[in-house]
Amino acid sequence: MATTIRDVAHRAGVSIATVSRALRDATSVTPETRARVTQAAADLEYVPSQLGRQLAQGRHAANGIVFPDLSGPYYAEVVLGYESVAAQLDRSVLILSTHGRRDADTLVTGLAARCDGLVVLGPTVDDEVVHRLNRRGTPIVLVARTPLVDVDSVNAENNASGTLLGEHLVAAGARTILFVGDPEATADVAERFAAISAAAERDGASVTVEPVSDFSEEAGVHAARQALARRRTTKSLPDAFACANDELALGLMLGLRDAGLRVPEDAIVSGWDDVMAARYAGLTTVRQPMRDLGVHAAQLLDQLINRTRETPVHEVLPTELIVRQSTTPTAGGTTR
Amino acid sequence: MATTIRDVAHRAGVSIATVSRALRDATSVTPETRARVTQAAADLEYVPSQLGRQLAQGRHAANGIVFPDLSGPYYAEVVLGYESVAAQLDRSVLILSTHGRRDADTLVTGLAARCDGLVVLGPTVDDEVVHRLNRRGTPIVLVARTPLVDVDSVNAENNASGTLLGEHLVAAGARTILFVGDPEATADVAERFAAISAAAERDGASVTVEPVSDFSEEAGVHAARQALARRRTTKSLPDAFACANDELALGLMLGLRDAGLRVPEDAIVSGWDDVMAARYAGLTTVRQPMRDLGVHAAQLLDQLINRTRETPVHEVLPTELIVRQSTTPTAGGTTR
DNA sequence: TTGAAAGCGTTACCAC
DNA sequence: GTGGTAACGCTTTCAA
Repeated sequence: MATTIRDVAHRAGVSIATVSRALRDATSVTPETRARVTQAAADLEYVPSQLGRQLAQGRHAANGIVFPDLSGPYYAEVVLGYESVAAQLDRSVLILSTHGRRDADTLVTGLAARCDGLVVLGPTVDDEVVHRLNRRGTPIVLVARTPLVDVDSVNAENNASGTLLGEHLVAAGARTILFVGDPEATADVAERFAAISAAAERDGASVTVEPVSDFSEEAGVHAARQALARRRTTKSLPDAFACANDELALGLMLGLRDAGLRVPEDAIVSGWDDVMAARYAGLTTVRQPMRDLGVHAAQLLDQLINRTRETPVHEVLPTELIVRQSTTPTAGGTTR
Repeated sequence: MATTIRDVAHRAGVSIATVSRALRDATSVTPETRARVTQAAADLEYVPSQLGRQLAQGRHAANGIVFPDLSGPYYAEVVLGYESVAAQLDRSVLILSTHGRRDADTLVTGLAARCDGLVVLGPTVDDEVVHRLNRRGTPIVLVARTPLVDVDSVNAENNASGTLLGEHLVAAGARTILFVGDPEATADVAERFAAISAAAERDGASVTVEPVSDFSEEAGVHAARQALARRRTTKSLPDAFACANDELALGLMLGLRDAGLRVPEDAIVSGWDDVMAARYAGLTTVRQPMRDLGVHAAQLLDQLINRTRETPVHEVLPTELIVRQSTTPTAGGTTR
């Protein structure tokens, strides 16, 4: 703490320049002097000041990552993948959760000033902020977020799996499908909705929308109640619920069951994400490579920081339809 | 980026000292000069270099947090609570996942050099490292980890809930209980085991241990298989499984069901943590205030950093027994 | 109120 | 190979 490079230099009887070199394995130092320096450093328990080092090198050796929340399993996984790569590249990771705060823009700008580049995850800050930072030269990678032409991005595939899911729902007997989630909320949801409904309608089903924008379990429970309430007037209930994400779907199933309805006998339900709970709830869903999203983002960001690449890249990682009991009336009781 | 305090000073026609003051100190600057400086800064899109600032102030304005992993929902929640407080205190958060790496010590030491203080979460680094950092003056708070006398700590209560759980298991019909998890793995598990088994034995049940040390779903599945295999020789199966955490319990339930056994009819199962999936699996468990652990840790750490407090504090936050179907043979099918 | 200048702890360039 | 010494960008005395 209190011991600086000067103390070490003094004790080893050399200059601070030599200490600096000796300690960082710069080739140009005699074995003997290096030994003396190393010894002195050890004696004094010297730990180089990262602040001094960073200022001199003009780099933070740290990456930032901005996400809405860590509550769901979704973003946590992405962050984890991101961190693992960053650590390998010997860079620290600064996190910032915007969690609905309104001053997210300021916070992100602040974060940008503390790292060499950052990843922006999901619906956190306005495109405008991203553009401003990008224009200023801050390396940025967007993840799970509507791509911008001149900014790197990594997203999960929605179209193919959405189509598969739409077909699967109809094959499972769906005639009237309610899509739970607001397609206008994010581009991801918009794509999912478009793919699911196109496929389902092509196969003869009808699709309506419940534009829920809060993607939580509670919102799912609420959506179930609303559908049930409507049944009293309409005299009919959708026979399939395609939810924008798993938490919504899980809440919805809870709501249906509380009302005495059985899934999948009375209505089938699907989610999106394949969170851990989906497996135990037997929920049909689409698995996203969450960890890989983080890994790829970290790698792209590193190229940006090191100026290894100039032209923007837009990656789309594959997803996978996972069929479970919530859409398979005939299946046995085993969870997979 | 390229624009420094000097550029602003030049454009505003003042000295860098004045710029520095005008941009933060409300006092000691004429309204007019401040206006000029602010204007110049805005024109140039000046953003102060945090590196320069930090070096001059001798502080990082950042906190670190070390955790084993973010996969489970457990640590993610803690991190989130921690981040929320840190952000309020205007401090960045640096994360480090040790994830089984063997060079964790080095990484943590490196992290410590990049922040003003850190939180160490769970089984990540040796006590020796913690002691060394602490001795060097680095503010440290331990979370979900065996407390050390002279280091702050925040933990969740194990004793009271463990006792309640032990009593509950016996009341639910348990005679032969298998504790799944290695009590020697962490102090938390040791305490849980001690409390559960003491209460259960007091009420007339017998308790044995399956010392699993990997607390994952897979390990749970494996534990179930082992118990079933033993049944062939022993001709008997425990009638209750008390698991060290939820993931173990969830995997175990999966394993039992795959073998055609019913929970809770053929065997009752309990976990610990109350992760999201526990609710959907109907798992009886103990809820921990995960987010609060992070919140309290951040607050304690702040006191340490600001030298508001000298003597170490050891907090223990309350937990709650959550009873669900996995231990209630009579209950209906509703998940709560 | 404002400016000059001395740090803060490194790294890196340039002589020797 | 090693030492002296400018940066790096800011904050903070100390004078004026």
